[in-house]
Amino acid sequence: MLTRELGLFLKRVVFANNREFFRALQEAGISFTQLKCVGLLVEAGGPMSLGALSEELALSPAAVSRAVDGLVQRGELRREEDPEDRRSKIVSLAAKGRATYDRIIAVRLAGVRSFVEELEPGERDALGSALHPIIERLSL
Amino acid sequence: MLTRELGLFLKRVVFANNREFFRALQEAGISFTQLKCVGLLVEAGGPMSLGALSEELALSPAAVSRAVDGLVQRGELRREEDPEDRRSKIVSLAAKGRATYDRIIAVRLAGVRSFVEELEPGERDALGSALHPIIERLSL
DNA sequence: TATTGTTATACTCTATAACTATA
DNA sequence: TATAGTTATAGAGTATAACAATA
Repeated sequence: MLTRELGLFLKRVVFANNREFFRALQEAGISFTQLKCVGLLVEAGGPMSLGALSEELALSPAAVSRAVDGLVQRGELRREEDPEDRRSKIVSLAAKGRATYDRIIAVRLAGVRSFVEELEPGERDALGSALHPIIERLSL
Repeated sequence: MLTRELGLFLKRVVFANNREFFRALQEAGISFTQLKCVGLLVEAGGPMSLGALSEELALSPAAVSRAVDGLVQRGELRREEDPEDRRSKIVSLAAKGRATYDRIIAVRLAGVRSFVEELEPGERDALGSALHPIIERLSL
């Protein structure tokens, strides 16, 4: 029962916003995979090898190599040889990449915010009270 | 504050499950766009023209035409001329399409369910109590 | 020899444009 | 002439395989 209701809720909040989100991606001139590359580096909080990116994204090394290449050319990411293993490339976030990520994620959050604003005050309070301990416990 | 927490929550519940979801799609031999076509027909509760599908999916008529063509060939959907306007094609759900949709959506719901099962009883109750009136009011 | 990443090639999905049939 | 849908063509993104450099 809760599973079903939570499923409906997720669908409503996430997918209502999809069109604007993909338009924002297009305007930024960045692909969905490229956004995920940047996002992964943001969340990791530090550099990652190309192989690690490939693993996390569940994409082929070839695809990630191409995606990263585009981002490096645009100045969103940096790519350097690992001095400890020169086969490996270390990919890291440039300031521009961080800004691009924040800008696109803001579009997603705006969708969530507009949903929250549609809630009635009592609904909002109850949702906040329910989510807060979950977020805390799972360290989200 | 609630917006941010809800955003983290959504991300956690939806994307934790993505890998299995896309594997299920691949095993079903159906593309994401094709799943959305079928899903739209399921939710509409009746047939739609190809143009209406194209509009709802925000995809070109050409892309939807190809996606539907594949689904028709596999027996997931039916496509017939509209007797009232023979330029228009009426696309409707076949039993196989409905079954395919249910099977793939079950994978998504399994992800939601496993999240719900991770919750502690008090968290689960609070979340259910918060979501229920929202679902009711928005008729989700 | 094995591993990391890149390049070559083929495939899928998409949009735009040209086209067919119907209105 | 306009509209609904299909087919032709080109572009983006991906996987597999072949390759280069390093271990």
